[in-house]
Amino acid sequence: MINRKRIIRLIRYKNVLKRILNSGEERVFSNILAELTGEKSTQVRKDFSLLKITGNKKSGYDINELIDRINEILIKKDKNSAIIVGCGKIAKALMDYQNFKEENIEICAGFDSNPKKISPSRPVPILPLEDMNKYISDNEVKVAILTVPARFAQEVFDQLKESGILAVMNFAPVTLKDTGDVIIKYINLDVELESLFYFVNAR
Amino acid sequence: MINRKRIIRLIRYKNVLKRILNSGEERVFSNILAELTGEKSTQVRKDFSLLKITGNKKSGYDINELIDRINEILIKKDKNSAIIVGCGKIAKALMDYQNFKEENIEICAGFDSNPKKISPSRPVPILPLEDMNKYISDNEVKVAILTVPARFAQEVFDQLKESGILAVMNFAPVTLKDTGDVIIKYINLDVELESLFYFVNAR
DNA sequence: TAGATTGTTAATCGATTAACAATC
DNA sequence: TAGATTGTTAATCGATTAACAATC
Repeated sequence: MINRKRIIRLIRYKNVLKRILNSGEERVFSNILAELTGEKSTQVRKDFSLLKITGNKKSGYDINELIDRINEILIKKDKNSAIIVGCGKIAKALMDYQNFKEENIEICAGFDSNPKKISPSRPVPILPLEDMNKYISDNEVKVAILTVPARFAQEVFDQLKESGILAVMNFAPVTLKDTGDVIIKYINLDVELESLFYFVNAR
Repeated sequence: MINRKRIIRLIRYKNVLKRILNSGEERVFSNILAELTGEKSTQVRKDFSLLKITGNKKSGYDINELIDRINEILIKKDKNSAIIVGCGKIAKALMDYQNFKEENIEICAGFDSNPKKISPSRPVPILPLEDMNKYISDNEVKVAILTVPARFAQEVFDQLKESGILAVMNFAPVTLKDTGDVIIKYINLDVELESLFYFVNAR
């Protein structure tokens, strides 16, 4: 199991490599890739070294080989489906987010407790919260995005866990108590933005 | 200048402390605060120690004092205004995001190059991209959120920098070239989500 | 006092980076 | 060959955590 930071870098390498490939290049040097991803070239080579990806001392690395190898490591399935719980504005923005498609990631359904928001005929259907548990087990969904109000987050999280969800991207501004081993990624845009103001004011 | 990770922790302490305060408590022990923020109690005490916040060996820390001291460090101004460039769905979701208000953060305007999206009468006005530079200098805005398509990101970033922006939260999936010292926080939800699928599949 | 908690030093841990030999 | 780049080891750096004395 590769650690989080390295996985994030690998995904970014891959995204940049695809772009370079589209521009017609077939090979790339570690220092170029480093520059385009904001890393040091030694970091790039170290990462590749650990993945048993080898380059050529004259012409650098083969881009297609890199992409294939990274995808191999990422163990991408044909379809990577996530559900989203709490269908406010952020949720709807994520449902329409185009970048997901490119990586074979799809948000397959949304859930909400408000009857007015239910709308099973949308491209991404929004279903009643009561149907969530059944949907998760029927469709073997493993990843969920949590965009419910803070006060409901823990309760919904517990349900998700109960239903078999293994990883959660949590936008609710609360620390989730997890007695098991669900992978949780916290996204707190307000905290991040507030920190930017600190650095601006502190300079 | 305090480093980023510590600032992020401080902001989270503060948010949790406010919640505890509302529930009627006036003092808190480091281990409680640690639990509620997902940190170790030694981390909490170490952070406080570096900020010259002292507790009481019998009754822990005074919550009001903690909040005041953290706010003092964060150098919060009365109004912390950010603009947002590229008014797609994510931008609109952020414009309505309630959590910002609580921290005296406001998104004061949006900008877009598409004439159809212009709408100066909204609660958060959406203005033409041409007016951005003038707006930034007139209102002394220092922070911007970048939600334009990837191919426009560098160009818009350069303009923002030119106009006096000092910190950028970038949602566009590209590494920005910055010859100066603008603070950049990258938010890449697709990368984060993709990494979750890795960990789920790799277990 | 006994027990619990703070405050701080020292140890640990892990990740990044520098240095450099190998080699194309 | 000379120059450039890879691949890897060793050094550095910084942050977290363990340990523990002080003390309420």
